[in-house]
Amino acid sequence: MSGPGGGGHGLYEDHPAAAGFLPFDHDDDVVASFFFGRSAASGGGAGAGAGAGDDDGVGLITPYSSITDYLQGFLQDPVYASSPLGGDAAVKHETVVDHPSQAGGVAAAPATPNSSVLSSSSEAAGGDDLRRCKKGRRPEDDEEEDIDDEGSAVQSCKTNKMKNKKGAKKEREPRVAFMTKSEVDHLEDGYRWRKYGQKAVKNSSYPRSYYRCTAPRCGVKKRVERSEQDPSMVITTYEGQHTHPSPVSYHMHRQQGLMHVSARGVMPGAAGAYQFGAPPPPLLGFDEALAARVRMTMNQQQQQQQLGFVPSIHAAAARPTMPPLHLHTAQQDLFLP
DNA sequence: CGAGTTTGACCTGCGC
DNA sequence: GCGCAGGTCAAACTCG
Repeated sequence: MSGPGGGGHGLYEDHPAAAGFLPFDHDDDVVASFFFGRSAASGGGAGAGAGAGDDDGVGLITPYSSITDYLQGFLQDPVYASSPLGGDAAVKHETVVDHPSQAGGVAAAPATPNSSVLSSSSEAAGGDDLRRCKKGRRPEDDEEEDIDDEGSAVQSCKTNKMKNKKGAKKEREPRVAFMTKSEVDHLEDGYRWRKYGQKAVKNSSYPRSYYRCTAPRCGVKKRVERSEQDPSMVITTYEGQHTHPSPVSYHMHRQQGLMHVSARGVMPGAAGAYQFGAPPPPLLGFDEALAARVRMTMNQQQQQQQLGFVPSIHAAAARPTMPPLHLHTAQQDLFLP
């Protein structure tokens, strides 16, 4: 969308916090990159550096001791929580997210400083119903629906969207991306997903897969694609927030009487001992050029990593489908080299 | 038989 | 307005 040549702007750079990429661990020797540890300060510059910005923007990992911490940090860090770019910093071009609903409070939506909210596209939260609007419907199929509701369901469907489009920009679910080194594309994260599409993306020889949470009223989606630069890296982007507990973690916790554990949960795929207590963090905003951005950054990160600059997370004994039975601590998450 | 995947068509947003 | 690219739908198919 932001278009190929469109020059990228900032995904991550605009949103320091958003820079978070969490690793899922997977497979035996996972070395998940955990980058974009950009400081709030630098981020403050806000979008300042569109484009070239990322070079300096991508920093070393922040002082979080674990993914969980890292993410939670986003939520708690006043800087992020209070809409980093929102108010004044307002980066004009892209933006990012602040998403009130998570950081601040559920109903805070209105507080959203405007346009800085991510562009948008799909129906927003709870957009389960909207989604029902069938797009690809063949003409014949429309008949029934067309009739009722004095007009046509299909039509109204369209018009609804149109209105949406004209009236106010549709809001997009906050997105969070993770980069993981894995052989398999679809990483187990404790939730059940149904693939609803696959598409070849430009500038990448690998297709992007689209998944949707299978839970009844959960509209969380995720996209999975492989990095063009490093095929061994899988980029997973979550969009939305689960409205239910992770099936896996639920059981795990239950068995251990840990149900009370962290309401906020643990990030999916926290390295090493991964546990999926919480919905994939709908914490951060994420914008379009995601893939490209990720690739770029990844490259840098990898280089740095090779030089020993960036801490990576090793999921030594991680299993794709079996989260650990204990609530790991931050320290347990990280196995610094 | 139900749940999940594949795949081609269709829709939408956006840049030119 | 047109074309491109991303995103979604849903019929057909596969698998357990």
